[in-house]
Amino acid sequence: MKKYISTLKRTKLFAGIGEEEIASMLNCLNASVKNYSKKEYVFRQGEYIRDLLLLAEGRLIIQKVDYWGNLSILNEICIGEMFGEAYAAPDSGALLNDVIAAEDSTVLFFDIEKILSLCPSACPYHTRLVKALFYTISEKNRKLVQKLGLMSQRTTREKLLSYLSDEAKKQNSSSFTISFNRQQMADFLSVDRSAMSNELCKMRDEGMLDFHKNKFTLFEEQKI
Amino acid sequence: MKKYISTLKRTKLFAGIGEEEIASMLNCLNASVKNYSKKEYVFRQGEYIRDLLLLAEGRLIIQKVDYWGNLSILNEICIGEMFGEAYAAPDSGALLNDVIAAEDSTVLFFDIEKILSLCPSACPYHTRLVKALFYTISEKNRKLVQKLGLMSQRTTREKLLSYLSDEAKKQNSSSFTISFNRQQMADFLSVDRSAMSNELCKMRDEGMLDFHKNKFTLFEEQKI
DNA sequence: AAAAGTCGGTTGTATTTACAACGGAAAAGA
DNA sequence: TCTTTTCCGTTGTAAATACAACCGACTTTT
Repeated sequence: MKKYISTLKRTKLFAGIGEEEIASMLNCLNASVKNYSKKEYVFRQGEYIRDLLLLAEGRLIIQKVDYWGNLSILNEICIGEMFGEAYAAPDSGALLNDVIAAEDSTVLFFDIEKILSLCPSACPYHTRLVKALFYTISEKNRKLVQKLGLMSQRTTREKLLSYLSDEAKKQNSSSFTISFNRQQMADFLSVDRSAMSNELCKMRDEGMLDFHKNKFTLFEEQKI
Repeated sequence: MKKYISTLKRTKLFAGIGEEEIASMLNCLNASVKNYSKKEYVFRQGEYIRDLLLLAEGRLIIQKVDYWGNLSILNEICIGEMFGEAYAAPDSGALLNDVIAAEDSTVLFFDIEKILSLCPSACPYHTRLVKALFYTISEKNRKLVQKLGLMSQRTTREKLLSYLSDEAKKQNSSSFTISFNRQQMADFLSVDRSAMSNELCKMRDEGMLDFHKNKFTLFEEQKI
């Protein structure tokens, strides 16, 4: 367990907490460890999760298999990332997805009840942990909401307008750079790359925007 | 402030807590109240939220206006619902959407720092509140993830397969009823109703499933 | 410097979807 | 019972998208 403390120090959950404090918290929080071989199931759909989980080593894949056997990859979990927190509530139903080790992996299990219950005398860093937990979930939430806003747009053009508007707001300028290349952008918006490229050029030809590589500039719409 | 205690009692956040305790907690949590007239902005995009908000009276609309002025309704907030929690983290950016009062409304503001900081001696129900907060966000998170899983499917058929599979898993049976009518289902999946209806019938004709009104039955795929 | 690989724009076609409109069945209301 | 409304399946057409393939510019590798 101690060998993972340096990894924990670099996670969002334990950021800014010293190694000795982490060691005492691990104790206080009833943490346990489990190892998984490559391709082994960490959780299967239908199971229940009652812990907060943290990936200490390896890489995990979250995948969904529908009733007819079609598989789709939903997410990838990398070292230091927390997961399962959304299912830790007592009334959350069974897991709808599978979690599989993409490489040999190590998962830390934390008792969510212990984290949320307060032990002010024993752990001075407990409050900090609770806040970090809250902020981490909040951030996930914001990203989900933003992406959902994009995905509910039906056409490629609407998705682009929405995404570019969001970026302009975030960077507080009608001129901004994005971190995606075209393929990543298309994946993020769940559209075809060439169709997206096509649509971007159309919008440029219509005078709505301009771009060079990853730098975009939005123009006021020209009313006729 | 006291007049809202009976409303608070019925919210998820304060469920199971007595009126006297709620009164003392309101004090301890630095709660404040603000009234909004119909059509008034509660928050505008670009502003920062640093509180946890709870709608005590009225109804709110969350809407998005893109750079070119196109408006879309993202969500509706009803009495007793919490909102803004995802933006309460210190490093969360500016709000990307507008929040507008659809009717004359009353909003309660809670200091998120006070909620997450521990005062075990003063408020015995504090732990309960922290847990309720966590579970509420978790639930939102689960719903967002599920919906995002649906929305990332590209075709109407894929969305239907995904949605129906999820329902079968949730209800733990290949035969189940759904609460949506066709129009609501189409709205939920962000597809055209008639196109969806069409696709459902095709799938039925192909022997993948059967349905009568809101009762669906999924069949094993027939391999040719 | 040549070769290989990456990235982004373009094009054509087959497929899929949106949209509008219609009609029948069932439910709700008078 | 008759009328009105709602719900849902169907159809045809126009529009949008996916997909595959190609090309040129640029980068990286050897």
